[in-house]
Amino acid sequence: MPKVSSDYREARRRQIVDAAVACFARQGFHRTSMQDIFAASGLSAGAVYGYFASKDDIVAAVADERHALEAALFADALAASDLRQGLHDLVHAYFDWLRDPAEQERRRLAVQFWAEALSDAHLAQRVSRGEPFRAELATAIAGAQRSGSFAADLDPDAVARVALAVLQGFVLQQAWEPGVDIDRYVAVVDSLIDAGFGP
Amino acid sequence: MPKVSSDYREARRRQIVDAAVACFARQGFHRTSMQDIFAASGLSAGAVYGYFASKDDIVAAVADERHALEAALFADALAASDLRQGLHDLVHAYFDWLRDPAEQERRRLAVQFWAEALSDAHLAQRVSRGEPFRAELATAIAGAQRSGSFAADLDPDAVARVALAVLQGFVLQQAWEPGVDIDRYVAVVDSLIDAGFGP
Amino acid sequence: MPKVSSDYREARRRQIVDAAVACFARQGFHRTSMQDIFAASGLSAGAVYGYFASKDDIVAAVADERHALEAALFADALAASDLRQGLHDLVHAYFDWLRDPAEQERRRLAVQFWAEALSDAHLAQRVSRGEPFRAELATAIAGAQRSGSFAADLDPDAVARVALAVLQGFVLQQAWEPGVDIDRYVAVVDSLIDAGFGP
Amino acid sequence: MPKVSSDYREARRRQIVDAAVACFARQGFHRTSMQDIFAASGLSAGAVYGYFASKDDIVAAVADERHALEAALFADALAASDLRQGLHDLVHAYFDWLRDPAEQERRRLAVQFWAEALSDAHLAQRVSRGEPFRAELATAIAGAQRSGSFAADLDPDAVARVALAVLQGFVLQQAWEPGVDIDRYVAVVDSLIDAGFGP
DNA sequence: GATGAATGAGACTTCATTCAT
DNA sequence: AATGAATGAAGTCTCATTCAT
Repeated sequence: MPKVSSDYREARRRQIVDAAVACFARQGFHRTSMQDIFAASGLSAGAVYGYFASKDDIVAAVADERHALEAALFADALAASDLRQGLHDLVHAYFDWLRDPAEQERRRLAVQFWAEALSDAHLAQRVSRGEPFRAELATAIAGAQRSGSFAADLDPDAVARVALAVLQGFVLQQAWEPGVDIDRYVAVVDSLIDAGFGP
Repeated sequence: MPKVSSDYREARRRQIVDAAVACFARQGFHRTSMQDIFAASGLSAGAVYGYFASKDDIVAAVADERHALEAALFADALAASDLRQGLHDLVHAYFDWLRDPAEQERRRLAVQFWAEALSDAHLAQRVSRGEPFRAELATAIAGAQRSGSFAADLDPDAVARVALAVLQGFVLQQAWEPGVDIDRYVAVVDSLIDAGFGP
Repeated sequence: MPKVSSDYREARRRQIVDAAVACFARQGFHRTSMQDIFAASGLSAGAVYGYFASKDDIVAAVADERHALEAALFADALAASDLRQGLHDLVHAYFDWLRDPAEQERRRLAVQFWAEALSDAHLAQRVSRGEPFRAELATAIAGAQRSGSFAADLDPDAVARVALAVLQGFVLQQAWEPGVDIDRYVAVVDSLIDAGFGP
Repeated sequence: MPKVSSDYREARRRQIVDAAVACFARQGFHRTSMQDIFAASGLSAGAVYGYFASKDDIVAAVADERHALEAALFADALAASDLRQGLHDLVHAYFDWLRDPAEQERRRLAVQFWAEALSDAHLAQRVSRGEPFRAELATAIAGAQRSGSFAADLDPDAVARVALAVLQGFVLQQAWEPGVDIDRYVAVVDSLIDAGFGP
């Protein structure tokens, strides 16, 4: 019978994860020492290790959280009956999300995870690289092609990849230049979607 | 008058940079120790430090090399009189380049530099983030809009950003999945260019 | 007047000491953490520290218990009027004790205490190293020599040391090889005793 | 091509092993920190780790050295044609060895290894527990029994175990009491050997 | 009395860099 | 110029012990 509630433990985990996210976003996780996390979280070494087994475990927790968030966003994005409208909606939801400064900070982390996933197989599995979205989108595109509403000569998976690239590339550019204009970018993306569906 | 020829020194630098690139691509540069580079290059610690002042200095040299290569590719890509054709040519040149396994290895590095540039201001200046290309392309697009050959309602800089994103996103996806089909992706990109220029 | 009965406290101490003995026997006491003892005893950190002031205090309690047990065995072993018979009886009692698996486990601990006593002066005083037995035996041997029943040319203390060594060496060997044959060893020891007393 | 000779490296290893032996003998190896070894050896952390991969590796090297020394002593001890004389010679050689204060210090270590071998399977294989000696002695005893020169009713292996115990027990007692009289102990052991072989 | 989360000193180890040879 | 042994600061993690609840 624990002395503290499950809520209490959860709050402490949050405290640690949030501290880690802040440190990682600022300095990158390789440059972030456990001492940095202790200081940022206001907890002692022992306390932090009571919640996470290792630094890698914290990184994994942060990655899992991101993964879950992205998965949630994409989850029913394509459930819309009308693909064209669904895509427009998804794009707007996605880029609206990117207006939040807190989310921008977390995106800096996402970029680091992308890189880290290249040399850490264990992390690679926990990093959101858009696969589910790409797969769903490709299926939806293929459907649209069969129904004649989408250009038939393009490979659905390749189209999905380009769509994903448009999102990923923007995340990257925004991470480098936080002030980049979102609206104008979205306008181009919208016109791209329409171009695919024809007049 | 140097004791050893400049060629000799240059060959040694190459040896070190190549070894570093191989290590970085495989393990990421934070996980790559100087010992790893000594072993991979076949040189001693003292020898390596005779050519580079620090690990950061090697990283900078690697980044500079990449930067120069990319700059060269984009340099006259847009010098073509016909923008539409110039873009198609650039895209084909760019993606052909990505068929080379050696280049793919170097691209894994590029992705790491993207991430690193977020927390290392010094490195940020040496990492190719496509700015010159974007600027030139935006200018060219604006010109095309004035001459009526490109959709007038889109922001030229945003269009350039999307174009860049399409390249960056693919580099990312290829780094994760080396087997991704290039031809199908290029076909979509080609059709995108044509969509921008209208029928 | 204590709040809880003395019996209750005693039962808790047992619980802790038993848990510690089990852990120490398995992993050695340096490799046994207090956490291990908490887990093995089923008590909380605070509870254990309510009974023992420190880890060393637990170790001391375990050592004291062993010391008391061995002292009890040897106590009246040599009170017998006939030394030869007394020795045979002692040996049989001692080795019968070593047939008990629980005692064998405790003996693994004894071996650790032997080693630890070399570098921990505080513990050295609480570890049974056979001195009282040796002293008594030497006195008894000297008596037997005066009465002509034991070989006169041997130093009584040295004889006692050899006798002790025969017990200690076996404890060591049994700790390493729990399956070692006790009966055959005892037979040799018996014949050794008889050899000392002559035909 | 190493810059320093193999002798140089060997000397450094010695320096480290000797420092470790001194520390271990004094404080036990669990209480000996790597810092202690750095200080005792006069080398830096990095230097020590250039020769040994870990603390355990140093412990293993120390254990191996002991093992080799003991093996060498016992190696041809029993090669003598006359077992009785061979045993007397071995005993005298063994106990003479124990007169050396440096050897006494190393023996304190041996006792610690005995204990450690109980909970560290990896170390157990590197610790001399007298098996080869015991096996050879048992074989020799069996031979002597067949030729009628040794008491036929005793189990050869048990006799060998008792003989080993007499050595082990003394090592233990001497570790506790460095001043213990060797000559008197040897005299008893000699008479024990003779008792086994009869008049 | 009991709980167990928290503390923080200190353990082991790595690694960028230097410098005598 | 080259070598590679040496340096030592700094990193991650453990664990005996305390104390608010």
